[in-house]
Amino acid sequence: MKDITKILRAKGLKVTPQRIAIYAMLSHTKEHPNAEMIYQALEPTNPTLSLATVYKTLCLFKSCGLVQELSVGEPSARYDAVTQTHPHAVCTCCGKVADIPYDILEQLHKQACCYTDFLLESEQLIFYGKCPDCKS
Amino acid sequence: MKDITKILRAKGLKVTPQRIAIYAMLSHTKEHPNAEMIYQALEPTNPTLSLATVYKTLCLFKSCGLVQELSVGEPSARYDAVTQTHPHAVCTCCGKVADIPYDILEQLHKQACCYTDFLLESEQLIFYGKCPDCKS
DNA sequence: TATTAAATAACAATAATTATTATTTAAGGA
DNA sequence: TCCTTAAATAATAATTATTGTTATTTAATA
Repeated sequence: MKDITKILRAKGLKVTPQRIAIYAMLSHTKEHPNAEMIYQALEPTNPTLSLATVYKTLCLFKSCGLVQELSVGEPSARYDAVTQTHPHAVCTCCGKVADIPYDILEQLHKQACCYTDFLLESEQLIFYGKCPDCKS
Repeated sequence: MKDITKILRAKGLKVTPQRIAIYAMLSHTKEHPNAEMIYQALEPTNPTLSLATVYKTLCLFKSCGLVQELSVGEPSARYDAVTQTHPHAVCTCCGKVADIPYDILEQLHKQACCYTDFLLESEQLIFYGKCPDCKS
């Protein structure tokens, strides 16, 4: 769990109760929630919070390297306070998203099944970077 | 390239000019187009085609195993007529999506760079399947 | 404490996708 | 070949996720 106060201040950004609440929520869950789920979780204790602020804050956190955004094939993006990239297992029935340790990649599929106890049927691996036209 | 006529008829589905055109377009490109791009490409030669039909056809093709859907972090889904799952490289500048052979997974990152000539910075590996609660 | 630029809440707008429905059409049988 | 009929389509409305706008509030510093 990173020191959000230090990181925000270092970039000249304000430390607000909303930002603290959103980061705290994300860093205490393994649910990989989307913006709506974060909003629903925080609304009871932060009754003035608005969903647009959740979206804007997540966008900001992403650009600060405080969270990573996951596209798992659902309409809405999921968020994870663990920013080191690592594999995920997505349940095609209930949408649950589970973490898998990064170092498992070498033996891949079988180990991923063991680790998550999922019945894994397919996978999608996406590399992100700059294409030959854009890298120069 | 699969025999779409045979596959559709086997499921009691109709073989329509729209379906043929969409599948032909997808199986002749390596662009991994989204619904809008498919529509734009076909509209000149199929002036009555509607975007909603493209969406419905892609959904149908997905459920028939004729195409795979890719979430690469963009707002819209991309489609690929190659249905065997395989890694992709996404350019973070222009959005280009390149294929990577499946068997590369063992040596992963470095080989992916060699193969695509991309400057790869991160990756996302997602396994799809049934979680412990759903698999029984 | 006062100042000020940044952040927020509220809400409007947009983009991607899905739903609805009247019309058209593919496919099989007369 | 023509009929019939269920399925597919086009047109368009509706929905959902997300982003933009703006007046108000607030964190941070002087």
